[in-house]
Amino acid sequence: MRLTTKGRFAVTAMIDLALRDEGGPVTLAAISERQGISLSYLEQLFGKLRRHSIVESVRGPGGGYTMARTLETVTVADIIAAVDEPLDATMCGGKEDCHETGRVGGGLQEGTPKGQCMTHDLWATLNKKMHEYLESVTLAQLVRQQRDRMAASQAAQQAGAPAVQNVIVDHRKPGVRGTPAIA
Amino acid sequence: MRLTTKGRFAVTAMIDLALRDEGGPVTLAAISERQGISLSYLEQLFGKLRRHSIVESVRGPGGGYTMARTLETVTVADIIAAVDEPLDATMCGGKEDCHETGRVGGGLQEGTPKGQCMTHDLWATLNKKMHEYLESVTLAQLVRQQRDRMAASQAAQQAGAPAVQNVIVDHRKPGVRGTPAIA
DNA sequence: GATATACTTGAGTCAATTAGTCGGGCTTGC
DNA sequence: GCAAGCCCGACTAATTGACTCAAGTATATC
Repeated sequence: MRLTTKGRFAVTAMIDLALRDEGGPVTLAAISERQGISLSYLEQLFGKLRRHSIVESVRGPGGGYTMARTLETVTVADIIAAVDEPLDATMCGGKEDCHETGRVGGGLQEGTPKGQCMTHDLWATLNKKMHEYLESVTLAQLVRQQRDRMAASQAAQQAGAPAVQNVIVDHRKPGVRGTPAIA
Repeated sequence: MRLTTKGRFAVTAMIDLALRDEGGPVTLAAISERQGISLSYLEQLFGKLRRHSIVESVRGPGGGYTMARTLETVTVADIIAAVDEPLDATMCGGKEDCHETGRVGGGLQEGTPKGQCMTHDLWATLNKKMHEYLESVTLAQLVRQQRDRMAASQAAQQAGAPAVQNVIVDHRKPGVRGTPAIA
């Protein structure tokens, strides 16, 4: 299981979509604006999500994306698997001869327990545990959680704090080229 | 928590060291040969392990590395933390808008939401779970496991199995032995 | 004290991967 | 038939991970 910002972007975007799915198709342009993710990048992400039947697209004016399944049946693991393609993180490719392949400068020496990677089980188990957790979290849970949060901060605002709308998170690290990260 | 091959190499090398620690200092050159890891790279790794008090070095002829603590007190998490430096995997790095509210408890939806980073808790919890698992596995367990494996393959050879080089694959896959199940 | 062994350090190289961008197509509602 | 919006594949700049090199320093033994 690979964990990159790509997967995180995808989860964030999916929460955004799920939050407003009821009002018909949601455009990528809108998600892009709200979440501060570039439109081109979102297209790339949602192309994969669509091919994995997590979302559906509606073309033409008034189009956009909608959920392809109920929120309860979409897990974080599904989303990450969809955008991050290759899924194994055991690092020794599921085979036992982890060390030999690709090693420069000759393989292993004789007289040693070779033929299997001493740490294989360790990584395999870790991988399984990570997967189990991500599979246990559904989009429905994240949406509910986010709704709670929004309600709470709204309450705080009414208590006197100035409104902050359109909160945009900048996932990018400083020093990247291209358009500066929003406001 | 970062997971790279560097961490994997380090764990592998540590198991190798632990397996022969009793016979005095083990040289990096020997580990390098047995495990097929370049000497220079091992030097880099063990420099960090030493600075984190996981191993001790003995200089001069007959020198090498020894364990600085007992096998029971060294966890996989320790080793990985030593070589892969800090960096948490929540990905919404400390600096960004993602206002982390001194998270330790880890429970979802804590008070005072900042409306930012909708996925922070998700990654923070995942991170915690990974850490918990890696912390639950000690070097002692891995060594025991490896000794079992070696004994088993030796027995297989003596039992008249046509000595197929040293390519002995572990058929039984009973998960990781000796690892306490974490919640 | 010369010498060989082995640890120590830090800077440097190189290739793979990531995180995007660009630009042109296709579909469909109005 | 135009424009909103999805669709798709090629392209690329940075970053990072993996690994090397070279020049040390410390110490045991003869």
